[in-house]
Amino acid sequence: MSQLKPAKYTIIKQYICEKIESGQWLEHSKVPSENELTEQFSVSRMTARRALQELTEQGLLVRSQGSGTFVATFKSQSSLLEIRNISDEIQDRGHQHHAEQLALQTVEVNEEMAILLALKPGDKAHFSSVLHFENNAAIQLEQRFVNPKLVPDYLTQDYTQITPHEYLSSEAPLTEATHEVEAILAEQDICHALAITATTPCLQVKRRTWSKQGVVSVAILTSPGNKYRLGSHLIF
Amino acid sequence: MSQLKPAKYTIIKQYICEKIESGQWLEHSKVPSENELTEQFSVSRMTARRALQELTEQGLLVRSQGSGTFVATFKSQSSLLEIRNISDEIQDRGHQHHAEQLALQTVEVNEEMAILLALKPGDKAHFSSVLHFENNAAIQLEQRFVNPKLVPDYLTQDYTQITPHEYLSSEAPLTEATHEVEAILAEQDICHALAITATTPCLQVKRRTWSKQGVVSVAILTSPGNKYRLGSHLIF
DNA sequence: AGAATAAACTTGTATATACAATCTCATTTT
DNA sequence: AAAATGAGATTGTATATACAAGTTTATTCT
Repeated sequence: MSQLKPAKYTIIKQYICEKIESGQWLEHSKVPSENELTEQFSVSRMTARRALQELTEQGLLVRSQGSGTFVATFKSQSSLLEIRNISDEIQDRGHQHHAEQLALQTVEVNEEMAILLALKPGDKAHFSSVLHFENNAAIQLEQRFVNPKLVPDYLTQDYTQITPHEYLSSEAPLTEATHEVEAILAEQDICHALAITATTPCLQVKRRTWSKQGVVSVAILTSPGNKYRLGSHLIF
Repeated sequence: MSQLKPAKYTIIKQYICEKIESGQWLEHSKVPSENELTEQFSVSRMTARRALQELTEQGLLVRSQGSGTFVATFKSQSSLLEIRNISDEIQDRGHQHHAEQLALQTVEVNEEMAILLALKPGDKAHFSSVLHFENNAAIQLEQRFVNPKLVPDYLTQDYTQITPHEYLSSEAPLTEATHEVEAILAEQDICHALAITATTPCLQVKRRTWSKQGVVSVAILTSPGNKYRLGSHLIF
């Protein structure tokens, strides 16, 4: 049935995908708003919204409340990561063996801590797209790193070479720890980060490699008592 | 704001997650329907639906039209894959090197074809969770492999050891090719498969390792003209 | 008893509406 | 000129409703 009479929101999704794939809608360009799609396809706003919403969840689009919906970069759409070698600082911490251990162990956080792990071109890692949390502490991070304030940055600015990873330990509350991470990102002219769609214990991570060099960074803001299974996501 | 006054659907999601994590709602058990949650939380059906929907997309729940919503298995919730060696038949096709090539190339399908790739314990592979399609031909498969008919099977039966992968080539229409895949699954007592949430060119794959041995199988039903980038998803 | 039918339940799609929250941009005030 | 205000646009959340599609269960008929 769905083949003979596809759902309306599917038609809208296909329309948008064709526009993007054909190159008519370039990266970072604004796509029609919910109201515009509503008129264009003669559907309700909720139907148009569903199309945009699902494409956003799939990484093709980026939405920002108040601003609009934009075409994501191809990097963020692709799941093929071309990272080959571990960053220097990780290697310094005990060569590849230590890095493997770091990646495969379950990280149990007992104090409020901000972890920023950035991989630069040449790093060898593979990211799975699911993060497991024992609560939803990462929501804070998502709101910070996919902050609307950042949208005009990664939509307009050029991307810079990322620096080696950083480990931050802070006693400050979540917000301050987040600011600390953001400060380092700003200090290093890093205007991209992972968007962590976080709502429940089982979280999905949307990769956002807003970088021309294929740089990927993972930023996780933790809180006491949380457990993170980084091991299932970072495979060196 | 969302911290001080969380969204209603978030509250419902947290409620369900707590039930599952605390063990009160076991695997395969039925969760409250949309109408029941509507009454219980005094919200509209769409709000309750959104909670169930998002948890389903995150892999915690499985929904079946007409039947209900069920708790997914822990295996399907976990992203930690314990697969170590490539299956025999893949190795026969040219050892690891060929397997790498098979995994990393872009598969362009020119005829209707059903591909069933099953990996058994000891196989070494890592699955990314995003599949790229050039249209939404895989929707058919999703509906077949997450067919309600299969729900009572993987909810009740024991899981069997999976066999090596199979490649099927068929001129039959989509439905017949699907039946062909299903027949082989049944013949080998395979009652688990990947659930492919397929709607648009950029698809997300929910892993459903309904197997005690950590077996993972990937089943893709293709149609002429489609292109699949398996390479970004299977890394040996 | 078995088969066909019908009713009830559950999820899927779609519309219409309302208000909140956020951002943009023009206007006004200082 | 700079800051504050306000209107408009856009996305986020929520409700109410309707019908479609698939499943389950009970009922009725043979």
